Amino acid sequence: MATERRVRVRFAPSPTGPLHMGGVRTALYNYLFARHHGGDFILRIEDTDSHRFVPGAEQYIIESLKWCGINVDEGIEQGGPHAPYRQSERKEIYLKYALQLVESGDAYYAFDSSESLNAMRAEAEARGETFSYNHTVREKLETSLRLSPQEVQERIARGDQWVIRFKMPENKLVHMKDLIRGEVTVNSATLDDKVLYKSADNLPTYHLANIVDDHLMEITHVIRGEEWLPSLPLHYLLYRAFGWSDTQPLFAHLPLLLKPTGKGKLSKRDGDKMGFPVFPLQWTSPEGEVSRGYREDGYFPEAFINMLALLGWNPGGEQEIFSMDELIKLFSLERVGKAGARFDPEKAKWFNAQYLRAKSDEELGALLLPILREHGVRNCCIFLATKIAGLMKERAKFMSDFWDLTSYFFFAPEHYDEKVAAKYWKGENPARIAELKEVLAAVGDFTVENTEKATRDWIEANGLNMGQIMNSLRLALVGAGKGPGMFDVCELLGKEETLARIDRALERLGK
RNA sequence: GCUCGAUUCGUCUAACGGUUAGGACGGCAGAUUCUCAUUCUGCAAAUAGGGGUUCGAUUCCCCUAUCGAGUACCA
Repeated sequence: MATERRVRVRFAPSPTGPLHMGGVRTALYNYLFARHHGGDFILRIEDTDSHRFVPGAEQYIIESLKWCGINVDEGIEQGGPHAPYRQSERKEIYLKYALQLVESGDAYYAFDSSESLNAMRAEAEARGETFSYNHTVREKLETSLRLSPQEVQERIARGDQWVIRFKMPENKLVHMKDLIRGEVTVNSATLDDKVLYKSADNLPTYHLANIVDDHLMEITHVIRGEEWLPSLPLHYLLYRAFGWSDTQPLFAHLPLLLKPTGKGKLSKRDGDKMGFPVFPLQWTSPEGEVSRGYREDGYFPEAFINMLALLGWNPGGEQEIFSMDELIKLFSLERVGKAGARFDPEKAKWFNAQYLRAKSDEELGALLLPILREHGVRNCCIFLATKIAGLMKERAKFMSDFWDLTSYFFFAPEHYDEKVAAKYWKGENPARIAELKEVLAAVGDFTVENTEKATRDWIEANGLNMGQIMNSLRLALVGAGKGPGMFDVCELLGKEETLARIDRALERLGK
């Protein structure tokens, strides 16, 4: 196998629906591997199943990769030396190769109807067996192995439906190498004669299209999900049958992403059931069903990618936050795990919080401003939004958390938390707050420093309880027992508003 | 059922024959603060089981168990 070739990998999804996070991770690992080795990342659309084609899925895949920052070098949008990159547009390529295998005796025509195949399956099942289209049955069925060449030609000319099947060796050990799992050996006796080409729609199946295109596109490394491992022997045998073994790509099968709780791999339905997104972007099915996306849920793409990268791979140290450039520098297939990785939505949120607080106040302010506008805040400038974002960013995991966290800066409380009121709006407190109002009214420049000094001096001079006073004030200004330091709140509200809110609280809660 | 793969705290993982088995998420407790959150400190928490190999196994081999995938004219 040639190892000196320029590294070329491909992400080859089927447009049968939105890409889910497992698919994004596969794309990411391919991308990181390509960039790490200075190679090419190719996006190839494998739309050879005309029945499962879903409109919009292809565009969704492209947009998802863009949002994630996974840049395609060759693909349906960017073109490239091996265009087209959509298999349905490469139709005419595949038959030639299928016929080449019939010619060489590695494949054959089969004329079975789907009804008769289903019948055979049902029959086997009734006997408690699994039907396998293999060497024990192929000679008995209507195939070119039994029919004369003339008969085969006649049937084809007559318009009978046919397929081309791979002629699996009866009993042969296939030794394979996986970059993640090591050596794997399978006896071909346990394999069946897979369909390579179907005349019904003049399209190849995955197995043929995949091998032919990987060869033609000079792919050097195939990095794909573990669900493909069982068909690896078939793929090895196909390369051998074509005589391409010496340029055959190296394979790496990635462990699967498992659902957070319960059994099995993460599936597209789990998100809505378990309350987290499984898709990078929101997806609306042709039937109008909407599934949530990480983007719409408020995740930063860098956080999403960081989280995904560490689900099944890690560089060894104790660092957990990595930029795309760092991931590229560090990535290697040797450090990809072998066991399935259970996805933990809580940790995903934590990653987002890390990225949120790492952003500058200015950046967050710019993101916050439109959110405030959406909630009807008209009198906020970028300067104020930046200040608020800086003050509150340690408390938010998502940008969408900010409104709940900051709304009281813009609207005076409509109601006051009863529990807090019971605890702090009692006894002398209201009267003290009325006094404090006068103290604050006397403060000139309403800065944190000034209001704090004035308040503390007054509390001290009168021997008051700091906790009682500050919490009463908090209730009056915020309406609840939460939020940043009270002097920060005062400064942000400004003198006028602060005093007005105290009056308002005295009025509503009683003096 | 058969084939292949996998198995370290609840979860993601580190330790590629010698560590008190480390970190992170989550959980719990405490400290700090005018509240909440943050932050800080601490605690609980794992090598699936059984055989080997070895002076020594999380690490290598075998068996069992469990989990996962595949078993389509789907990818």
